[in-house]
Formats: sequence, structure tokens, C-alpha cells
Amino acid sequence: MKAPAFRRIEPDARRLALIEACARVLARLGAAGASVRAIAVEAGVSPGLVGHYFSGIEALVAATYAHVEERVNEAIDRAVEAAGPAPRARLDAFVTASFAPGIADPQLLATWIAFWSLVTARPAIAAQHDEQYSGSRARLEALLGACGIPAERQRRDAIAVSALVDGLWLELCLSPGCFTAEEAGAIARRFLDTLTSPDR
Amino acid sequence: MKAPAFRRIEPDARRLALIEACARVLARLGAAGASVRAIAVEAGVSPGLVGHYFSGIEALVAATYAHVEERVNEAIDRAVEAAGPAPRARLDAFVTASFAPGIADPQLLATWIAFWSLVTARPAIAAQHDEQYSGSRARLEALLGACGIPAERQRRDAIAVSALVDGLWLELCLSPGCFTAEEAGAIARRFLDTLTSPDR
DNA sequence: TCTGTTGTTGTACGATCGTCCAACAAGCAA
DNA sequence: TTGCTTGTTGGACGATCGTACAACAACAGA
Repeated sequence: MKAPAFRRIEPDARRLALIEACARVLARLGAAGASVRAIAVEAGVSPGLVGHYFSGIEALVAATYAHVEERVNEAIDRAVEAAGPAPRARLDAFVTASFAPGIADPQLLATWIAFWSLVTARPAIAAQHDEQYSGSRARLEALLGACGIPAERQRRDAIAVSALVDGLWLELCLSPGCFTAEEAGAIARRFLDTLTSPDR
Repeated sequence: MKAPAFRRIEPDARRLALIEACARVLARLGAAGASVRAIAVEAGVSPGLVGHYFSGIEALVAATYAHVEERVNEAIDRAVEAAGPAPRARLDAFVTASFAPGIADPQLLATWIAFWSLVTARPAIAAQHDEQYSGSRARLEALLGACGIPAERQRRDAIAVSALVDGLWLELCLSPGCFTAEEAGAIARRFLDTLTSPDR
């Protein structure tokens, strides 16, 4: 009576395990270290299994980006809901959560970099990026609309807020010592003041 | 009488030639394609020469980033100078030039991505990034100061403008079809309006 | 218990990677 | 012209990459 050499698990669960292993490897070793073998070791499976669930390493990276971005969005949404019903408080919670520990994190940046490096060359991945970006912007437009931003300004302002938050997030990940998450949040909230001010 | 098999050139010129070849390869093949051999072919030299001028491929990428960023800064500075003496016009020229063709360019993004992927893991490269970022921010602070931004607000506002411009620039490179360079410039100039408005 | 399905293994393969270094030759000084 | 310095070559080297595939075994159903 010996222990089984491996366990079969549901395909969706295995896919998820590989995605999460990929995210951990990206966080630990960076974009350059995310090889099929390293990911397989992290997931506790053999290298061949990666090819069984994903058409290639690029597809796994793209799926990992989609999964990590979804988790980030969930965390931000929870912060927005926790802020209560006041539209402006919800908008503030959105930007504050974007710089919270675990979100503005150098280890997360590696996943974004690995994905960005594929966007230019692979049309399918560029389409995925466009889709995720427009989804993120739509949620921001809804928050802005609730604050009284007129419909014809929502697109432009959502692009602006998104760019400001992303730029601050990126710099916070690249040089964590340059300015703090609190400063980033204060800068972003001050920008929201100018957008929601009634005299514009 | 036969043509020489190769030409000796001044070390600084050879270094520059390798850096420019690296930039072209990054633009054409992306971060993943920037191998020693591909760069050597692009420069018209043998692969061994790369190791003779740079301690490794990472050092060449770092030098390439520094060089490309300097060229970008020069182009922006030229635009600022061409705007004349009016401080606000110079500030507008700064952001407008940041989205000009050849600056907001997907081909340039590959150089930034290749560099960013090294920042987290390599302390020396992180230090280089901090230095280049603070230099870029200092020039922005000077432009803001000339517009009447008080000294105690210059650091915060420069961080904000830099983040907004970088965020717009990044998205413009990743999805060129999502919004235009003109829209990005308009968004950034509108933000400058709020900063330079006398009532704040 | 036995059988069939298929998730999983482990390796082999060719390609490509970064680095290294002995040999070569271009160009300057004598 | 000759000799010396050293920029440059080009291949060898081991490591690692992504992918493919035949064989194996876990597990459900009979």
C-alpha cells in the first residue's frame, strides 16, 4: 500500500492552480524567470502538464494577467462597497484602494510587465488588453457619473483618472521609496476634487 | 588589395553604435527578442564584441534605456524652448510633446519594458531608475515654479503631472486606438489648468 | 475485481540563450 | 617597411528554453 504518485483534479481547478503558480513565480523571479519548468515546480506538477492546459507559455501569462487583474478589481470593489453609499466617498475609496499594500506592490508589477511585453507583438493579447482596459474604465465612469459628472465628460475624465492612478501606481512599484502610498492617494483625491467641483 | 574584414572605431563611438542597435532591436522585436546575437547582427559586429563593451546584456539594456530617455528628454526640451518664454506655454509644450509621434510610440515602449523588468531584481538598475526619475521630475518642478506654483507644492504637483503624463503615455502605447494623442494632450493641459489656477 | 478513459508523468529534442577566450588583423608608431 | 598594441572575430561551451509525445497510472464505472 503506497501513496499515489499524483492526484487527478478537476480541469478547472488544475488550470487555476497553474495560473496561481505562475503568479507566484512572476512575483518571486520576475518576468524573465517565469519558465515552464519553474512554474511546474511551483505548482508541484510535471512540466508537460503546462502544455496540456495552455497552448503555450504566453497563453498562461495572459491567463495569469487576467486572473490577477480580476482579483485586484475585486479588492478595489470591496473597498468601494465598504465606503458606503455616498458617491464621492466611493470614488475616494477607489483610488485609495489602488495604492493599498498588496495592490501597489513591486511583486505584482512583474505580472503586468510580462503581459505588457506581449501586447505589441500579439494581436490576440492586444485585444485582451483593450477589453480589460475598457472594462476597468467603464466601472470608473459609473463611479464618476454617480458623483454628478455629466455623461459627455465621463469618458474623458475616466481616462484621466485611470491614467493618473496607473502612473502613480507604476512609479510606486518601481521606486517604493520615492513617495508613499498616502501621498499617491492624496494626489489622486485632490484631482478628483477638481473633477467633481461644481464650477467646471 | 582587399577590403578590410572589419574597421576599428573609437570606443565611445562603438559603444554608441551598440546602444543604438539595441534600441532598434527592442523596437522591432520587443523585449524578448533583444539577444546578444540579434543586437550584434543589427550593429554589424560579432557577438563577442557586446561582452567587450558591456558587462552583460543587462548593462547594455540599462545603457540603452538611459540613452533613449535622454533623446526623449532632448526632444521635449526642444519643444519647450520652441514655445517661447511664456511659462504656461512652455508647460503646455512639455505635455504636448510627450504625446507626439515618435515619443508616444509602441516601439519605444519595448525599451521601457525591458528596463522595468530589471528594476525590481537589480539594485543598481533601481538606483539608475530613481536617478533618472528624479532628474525628470526636477525639470518639471522648474517649469511649474515658473508658472507660479509655490515651492512647497512643486514636489507634489510634479509627481502628479509626471504620473498623469506617464499613465496617458503608457496607455497610448499599449492601445493606440483607444484614444488619440490630441485627447491625451487635452486631458493633461486641462489638469495643468487646475494646478495653475490662482484660486488654489 | 476488472477494464477503459484520460489526466499526468518524464524525457528527449532542437533551438537559443549568455558568456568566455584564443587567435586574428587593423592601424599606429618607429 | 616592420613591429606592437588592442579592437575584433568567431566558435566552443554549458545551461536553459518551449514543445512534443509515448508510456504510465489514478480513478470511475461495470
